[in-house]
Amino acid sequence: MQPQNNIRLTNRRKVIIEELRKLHTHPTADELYEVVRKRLPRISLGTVYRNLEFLAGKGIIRKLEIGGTQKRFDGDLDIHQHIRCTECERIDDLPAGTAVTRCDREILENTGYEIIERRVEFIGICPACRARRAGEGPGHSGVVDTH
Amino acid sequence: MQPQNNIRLTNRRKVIIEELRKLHTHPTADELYEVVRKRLPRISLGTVYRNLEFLAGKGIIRKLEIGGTQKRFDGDLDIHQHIRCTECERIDDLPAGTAVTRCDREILENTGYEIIERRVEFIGICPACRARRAGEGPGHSGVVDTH
DNA sequence: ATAATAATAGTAATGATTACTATTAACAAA
DNA sequence: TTTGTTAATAGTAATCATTACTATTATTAT
Ligand SMILES: [Mn+2]
Ligand SMILES: [Mn+2]
Ligand SMILES: [Zn+2]
Ligand SMILES: [Zn+2]
Repeated sequence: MQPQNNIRLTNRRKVIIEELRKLHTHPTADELYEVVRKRLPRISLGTVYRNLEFLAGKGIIRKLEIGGTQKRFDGDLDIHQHIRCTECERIDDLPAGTAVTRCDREILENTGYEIIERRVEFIGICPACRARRAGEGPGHSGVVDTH
Repeated sequence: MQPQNNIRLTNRRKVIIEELRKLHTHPTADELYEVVRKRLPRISLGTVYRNLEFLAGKGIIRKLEIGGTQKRFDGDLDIHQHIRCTECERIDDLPAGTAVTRCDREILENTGYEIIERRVEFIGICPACRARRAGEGPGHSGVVDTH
């Protein structure tokens, strides 16, 4: 979060990070916008979107791309899992160290959540793309435009 | 998939199910639309969307609400996990019985995927909603309009 | 065959997100 | 401290996936 490398430490950016870190609710962009607006009444929703995406790309915050129609964001960089209520859509943190298997009872006792479903997703690079990458050879900047 | 209970066995519906089950690519609605269109050139995209949602609600197919901008669908009802390539967005099945932990090497050997990230999501009902549900008492139809 | 109504096609609307552009402001250098 | 460069922003338009609407069609029970 230093200046240099053309990253400017704007007041917008500082407030967005601060308010996201204060919240433990994994807000959507528009939810965080409503909070930030209390300190910066002239900020635009687009600025919140742009900065959340920017900061997630820099690894300063996390973007949760879980199911549902809206993206959610998390100021907590520690590795941890989430639990979502199927009724009200709220997302809570799971206590660290919770095992994936045989943990429904443990989760119920720790959080009060009744487990309905578990979802495990692995994210990686498929054989075809690995081959294509290898063929491209070295000399490969870190910044890639995927569009 | 019987008639009765007001579910009509239309040709649209039959073809959508058949083509989804033939594919192992976890298609989006528009991808399946392009496939189904070869057999039913007059079908509309809305019909594909409506039926995919309808059939998922009936448990006849699965809706994958994983990250990404588009929903994906799966004709395979067996419990299994998925792996998504961060480069080309394709989604493949993981072999059944793969353990969640200590499995990166195993997945690499079985599928050729290089694991970058694992994501575990638990879905359940939070304490507040459980309480609210209990308060509503019995006499509760299965059909609930959440809007 | 007929009546009741579920399903459809075509289109409009919605909602989240992204793109565009003139203006503003951060900051490195003087 | 002032200045020049240009990243960031506000306001708005556009995009994209999905859902809603409605007149018409087609399925099923009788
Ligand atoms: Mn979290
Ligand atoms: Mn599958
Ligand atoms: Zn809840
Ligand atoms: Zn790939």
